[in-house]
Amino acid sequence: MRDSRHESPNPVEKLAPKAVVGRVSLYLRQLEAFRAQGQVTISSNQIGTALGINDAQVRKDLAFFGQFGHPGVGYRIDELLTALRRILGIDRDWPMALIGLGNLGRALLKYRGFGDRGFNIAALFDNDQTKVGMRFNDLVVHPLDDLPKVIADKNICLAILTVPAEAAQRVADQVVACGILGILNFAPMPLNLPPTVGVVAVDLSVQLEHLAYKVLNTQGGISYLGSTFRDEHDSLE
Amino acid sequence: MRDSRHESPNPVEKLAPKAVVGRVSLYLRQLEAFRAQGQVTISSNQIGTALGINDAQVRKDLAFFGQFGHPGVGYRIDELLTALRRILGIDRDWPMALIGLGNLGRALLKYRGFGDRGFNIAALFDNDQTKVGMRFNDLVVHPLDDLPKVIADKNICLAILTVPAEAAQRVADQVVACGILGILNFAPMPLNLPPTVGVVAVDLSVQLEHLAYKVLNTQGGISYLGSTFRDEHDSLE
DNA sequence: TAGATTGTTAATCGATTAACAATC
DNA sequence: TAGATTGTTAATCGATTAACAATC
Repeated sequence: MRDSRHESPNPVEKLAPKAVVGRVSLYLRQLEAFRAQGQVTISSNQIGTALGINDAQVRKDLAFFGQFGHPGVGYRIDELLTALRRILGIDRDWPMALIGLGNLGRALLKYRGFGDRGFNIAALFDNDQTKVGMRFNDLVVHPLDDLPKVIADKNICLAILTVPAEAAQRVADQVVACGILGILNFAPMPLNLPPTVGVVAVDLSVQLEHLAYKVLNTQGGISYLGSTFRDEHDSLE
Repeated sequence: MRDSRHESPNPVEKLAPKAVVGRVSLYLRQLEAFRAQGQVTISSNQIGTALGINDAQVRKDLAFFGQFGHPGVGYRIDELLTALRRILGIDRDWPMALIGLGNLGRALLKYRGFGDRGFNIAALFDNDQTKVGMRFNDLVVHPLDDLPKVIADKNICLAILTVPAEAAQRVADQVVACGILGILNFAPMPLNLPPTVGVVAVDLSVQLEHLAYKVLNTQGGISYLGSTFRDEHDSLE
């Protein structure tokens, strides 16, 4: 009974913490930069220094996924690049569906930055009748009813959601029903989906709120901005 | 000597951890949703349940900034909304400069979603001669040389950076020299700036890489995607 | 009053850093 | 070999959760 379970080729012991994966993306970029300068090997200390990260952290993050280094030598850049690309899954193409052709959606469509890493938008969807049939970047806008057919035809497994907040959950349910495995959600609305679907949320106003908070609470800038702060009514203690 | 130090109106004991501020933004949205449904008070448990967060965490996060609740009653929604808006700094207007009118920049310009929370783009900059002088949304594109003048005139203290990676550090230095206090950085490039300047980075390809990683390492979806994974050369235990 | 819910302290859990034997 | 640097264990630090007296 027990060996009916299908062995995954690289043993997925457990999912790396979010923070680790984020740093691995940074290591990847930093390695590309070092390679562009002609460097061949690199130490955890060099990577860490360049990114403001502790060298033990760099080694531990990498060790999470396997043994990539050479004691006394460091990491061979080409080797590590290949390994990290494979770990992150960007050693392949990822055709994506872009759903919602409002301003943000159209911008993401034109944005270069994705394609570099194998992510490319392969199909467009919108429910707005005035948009269906329009062409952007050689791609025609489909109605959402076409999701099942187009997703299957183009072998799409990721979706970018740039629809209004009210529509987000409904559209997400639709794409999941078509077998989509991951969603990059730009709608300011948390999605409730089965755990088998990967979701990454990008909420731009949350980011701006964080920035405003930082600016107001960082020494130096507060003084001349603090003017509105006076009419506290209830500051007991 | 010692009382020459200027007392800040709300005592900034220490900066809240990033995670706390992020959750406060979520609480804010959730409170707005509950209020729209006509609710007047709310418990930490209700907030937490709606967002998938432990109730003790909700109380602790809020308690970080002061006492907003009423034992036995919960939180009065209007009161808490006002307090949270003030804490996050969105109880005011934030005129912003948008620098870089490539695709992403132009999209952010048209994107609604910012203005709701007091963030509004008040000036445009680009160094591309073909763009300088163009108009978008009633705003004319200035060359970067105009930064000092325009920023002072319009009382701008935040900048959105949507310039190419190569230009990011240089442009960031320029805006900081003009007295900008916070930067929302979309360039895939960590900025090296004085600690008095608030920086929030939004790297879209980092997000996509994380999504790809999740999709590949989540039970269920891997099987038919894992085909490229075979030629490992060095998997020694 | 009894029931509900806060703010906060103590206990747990997880993530970061320091230290070092093993290795090239 | 001596010096450098890894992978990993142990120590530290911080963040999350449980528990509960204080309060309405």
